[in-house]
Amino acid sequence: MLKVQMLEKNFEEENKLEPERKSQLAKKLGLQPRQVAVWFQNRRARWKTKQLERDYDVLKASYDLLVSNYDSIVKENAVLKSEVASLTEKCLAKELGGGEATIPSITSTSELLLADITNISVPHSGRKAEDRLSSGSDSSAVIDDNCPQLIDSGDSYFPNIEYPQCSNLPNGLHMEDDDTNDNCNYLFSDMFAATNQQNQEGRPPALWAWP
DNA sequence: TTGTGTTTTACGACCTC
DNA sequence: GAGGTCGTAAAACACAA
Repeated sequence: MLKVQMLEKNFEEENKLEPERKSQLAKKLGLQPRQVAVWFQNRRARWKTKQLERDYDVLKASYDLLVSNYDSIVKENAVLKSEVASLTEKCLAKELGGGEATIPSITSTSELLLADITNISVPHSGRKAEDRLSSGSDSSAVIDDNCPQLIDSGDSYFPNIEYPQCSNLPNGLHMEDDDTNDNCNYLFSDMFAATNQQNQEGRPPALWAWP
């Protein structure tokens, strides 16, 4: 077994070097203890660099996913807002014309929001639309009995429900918790722990230059 | 062959326990 | 003071032109 391979094997077992192990290893390989120590120092530095690269990749993937989800939500929001405006306009027109306000058939994209307006249950959700619109008792949505309209109080249109688009984050990565602390480690520690388990990197040196 | 980029070894400065 | 990290120099190596 080459000296480098022996060192790599020792490094995998324990990346820190106690004095006794350093002496034993140096004797075994015919090297100066100082050389063994330096090799471990440099090997730790290389490992750290690789680890930073892996961490960066994980974070970038997570970021890209979030950006993608955000864009989808923005687009959907625009569609829903235009539908609300259109329906409101129709309601007002009918009311002014003396007709009875009726709600058109539910479309897939507007299903949630329309359900909020008409206060009916959405079959697939099993939850009342009103419940989904607001997380608390003080709903920002004001329902008019005669002609339902969603009054924008300044809060988001999005009710307090789970968004599937946002649920496929990397393992261990989750949205902001109630018990948030200021240390970002809580957010990344699990994710990094996962990547730490696959850290056998780097090619072996082409040549052992020591005497 | 040569220029260039990458990797490895080694060291000094500084930090932590 | 021992042993750690960090930054860097120098040598070795890989590879395209």
